[in-house]
Parts: sequence; structure tokens; C-alpha cells
Amino acid sequence: MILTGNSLVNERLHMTRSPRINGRSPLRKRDANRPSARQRIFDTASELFYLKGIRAVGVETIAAEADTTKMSLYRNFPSKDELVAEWLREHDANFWQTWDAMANRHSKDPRRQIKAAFALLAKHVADPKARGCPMANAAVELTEKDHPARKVIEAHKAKLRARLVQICTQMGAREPRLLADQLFLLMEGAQVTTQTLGVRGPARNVARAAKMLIDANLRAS
Amino acid sequence: MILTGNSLVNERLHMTRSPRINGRSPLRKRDANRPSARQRIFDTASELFYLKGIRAVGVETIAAEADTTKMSLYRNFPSKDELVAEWLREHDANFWQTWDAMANRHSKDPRRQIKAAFALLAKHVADPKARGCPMANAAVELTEKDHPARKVIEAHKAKLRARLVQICTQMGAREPRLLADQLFLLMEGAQVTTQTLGVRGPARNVARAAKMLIDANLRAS
DNA sequence: CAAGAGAGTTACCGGTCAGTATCATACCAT
DNA sequence: ATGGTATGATACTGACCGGTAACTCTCTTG
Repeated sequence: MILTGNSLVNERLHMTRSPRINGRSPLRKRDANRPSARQRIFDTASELFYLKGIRAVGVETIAAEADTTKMSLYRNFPSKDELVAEWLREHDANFWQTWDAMANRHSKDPRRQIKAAFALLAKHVADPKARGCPMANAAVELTEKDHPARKVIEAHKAKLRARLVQICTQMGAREPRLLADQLFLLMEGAQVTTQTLGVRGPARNVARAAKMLIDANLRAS
Repeated sequence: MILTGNSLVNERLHMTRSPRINGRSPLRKRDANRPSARQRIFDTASELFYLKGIRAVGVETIAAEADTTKMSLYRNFPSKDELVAEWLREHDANFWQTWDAMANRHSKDPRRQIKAAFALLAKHVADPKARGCPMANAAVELTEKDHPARKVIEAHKAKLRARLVQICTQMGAREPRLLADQLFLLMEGAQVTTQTLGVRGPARNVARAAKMLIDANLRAS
């Protein structure tokens, strides 16, 4: 193997060893302004899992990067596998919080909901640091069918699919399930292609693709 | 970690330890009918990488599963990373061989070429043992940007995208690049969704999705 | 002030990782 | 028969893996 990404990343999430500024001492080991060890570990793990991959990041690396030790990790999480599952659970929560906020802004207009969702997606896949969907990526990496993260992943995707069907029904599509699946494929495709063809790849046409597909489906009804 | 899939798989690619049949001894260690160690290693690695993931499969497991030893692996391949790259290179070759054969059957009809391509894809994602696209999966797992497999992956996907643009141009689409990207997104989406929502997921609508998209694009011109 | 909780530190466990060295064996073509 | 080539077998290296034990420190709360 070339290198298992154990080198330190450049920017830290929570600076703790920052040089003292104008006489006042920097954040001490225990400080009200400093996030808890659990929080630092969780944030660091989330970032590293996403950017480097789950299997490529060891618990030792996570702890060091969070400026703590492995012991604090295992005091707060039962295992690496559970930490991974926890990370994905939080991603799911954040996802739906964003989604619901967006949906509430256009509560009477399903078409605008879809448009807004794809605008968000388009913005995400335009970020050169983005590396697709954490859920889908985790599904690729974690092939053990009884891994605790798998049910999180499957539930997340199933819920998204159902939500799309609901919106497509509200839009009055003749075959809401078909349109929903088509939109789902576009979403997933956009996320995965950023990892092979980058931000200038097919992903940048995902919003237009969705629009054409919706028009085609509504015209048919 | 739950388990790093080092247990033996049930079915062997090349049976070597098969019980003797009607008095004649089974395949011996060296036998004209027996594939070379290199071939057995390559075939086994290809299967395991695809089914269990690259990082989840160790060289020791590959060797054992191929009924040989690590030494034979390293006599035939410079490293695991190169073995991975080699696997993907062969996948690329097979892919284009199949594609070209299909294209030649409909050399004057780009529309039928696309239809045939999506029929093949639909058949693949209907296989419950399938686990998406090896190239895309490898891109998820191998985050080191200088991994020898990465250039294979990027070249493969870029070539596919270009090929789609070419066919869409021949079809007379007003915006062949747009349509090509749309089809690309559907293809990639179908592959990746089989790993989260299975064969009954959105992937089963990929062919219809492609048809509608093409119709919509051609109608617009 | 006392007690307890959260956190840091260090050392360690057994196992697996990719990769190598060495020697023995079996086959094939000459 | 012989010599080269592919293969097998075993043992090993050093690094890293996930996970644990035991002890100290420090801050907060009563």
C-alpha cells in the first residue's frame, strides 16, 4: 500500500496548540470554550472518514488529529464501527433537517421543492473538496452485511426514495414512482461521478437533467 | 472491526482440491489443464476485490483462495496496488470489447446502440450479486491521488463520457454533451444504488429513464 | 474542602498488514 | 539425463490495526 493516510492534515478543526496571541495563553486543556473530547473526536472522525475513507483512517489517527488519545475515543464510543454508524446517523439527521427546512419554504409547491433540492445538490457537487455522498461511499467500503452502519445507510436511502415518490405524486406525475427513481438515479450519479470526473464532469448538468426529466414526465400525463 | 473477510468463499474459481473422480487423480499441482498461478491469483483477486472491496481483502487471503502462496503473488505482480491497477485495466479492456461488439451490431443506428448499452446495464444491475461498478467503487476506496489505479479509473470514465457524446451527436441531439452527461449520470446512479437499495431499487428503472431522456432531448431539437 | 467526573498519558495485547528471504520440489524442453 | 523455469512451503520483518489496563491530573460541583 502506498500510504495509509496517517499524516496530519493541515487545518485543524479545533485549534488547541495554537501559538499564544498577545500575551494571553491559548486554549488550555480544560476550557469552557474548548469542545469536549467527544465532540472533537466526532468532528475529526467525520471529516477524516469523508475525505480519506473509512478503512483508510485508523482510530489512532483520529485521536491524534483531535488532539487527544485513543482512550478518550473508546470512553465515548464503543467501537470504531459504532463511531462510523454514529457519524452516518448524524449525517442523516443533518440531511433531513436541511431538506425539511427547504421543503417548508415551498410547502405548497412540490415542483419548487425538487428544484431547490437539486440546486443544493448542484452546489455540493461543485465543491472540489467534496467526495460524493458519505452514505453511498460507506456502502461501498463496508461490505459486511451486518455492519451497524448498513441499516443506517439503507434506511436513509429508502426514506429519500419514498420522499421523492411523495413529491412526485404531489406534482401530479402520471407515474410518480418512475419519476422518483429517475431523479434518484440522477442524484446518486452526480455524487459518484465527482469522484472520477470531478466538478467539471457530468455532475454539473444534474439540475438541468432533473428539469428535463420532470418536464418529460409531466408532459406525458 | 467486525471481521476482515478472510474466511474462505464457498465456490472456487479453479478447483484444485476437488475429490478424485472414478479412480483418476484430480488436477495435480502442475497440469496443462490447470491455469497458471498468475492466472489463478488474478482471477481470485478480481473476484474478491469486487465482492468484498479492495482494502478489505489482503494479499494472504488472495493467495490462499487461489490455492497458492503470497510468494507466487509477488513473483507475478510488483505490489498489491499494481495488482489492483491491473485488475481495473483488464476490466476496462473487457468493457470496451463488449461495448464495441454491441456498437458494431448497430453501426448505423446510434439510438439502438444506446438502447443496447442500457439493456446490458439493466441486466447487470438486476444481478443480486452485483456490487456496482468496479471502477467507481475503487475510486471511493482509493483516495490517495497518486494511486496507480486512479489514472486507469479516470481514463476509463473520460473515455465513456466522450463515447456517449459521440453517439448523442450521431443521434442528432441539439445538445449532445448535455444528453451524454444525463445518460452518464443515469448509468453511474444505477450502479451505485444497487449497493444501497438493491435490485428492486431505482436501478431497475434505468432503461426507461434513459429512453425518456433521449426522447425529451430529441423532441427539443 | 471533598468527591467525583472528564480527560490526559503511557504501555501494552493479540492479530493482521504488505512485502521478503530461503530452500525444496515438480515439470518441461533440450 | 539435464538444466532452466515455475511453483510450493515456511518463516520472517517492521509497521499498523482495533482495543484495553492502570494511573495521574484538573476542573467542577456539592
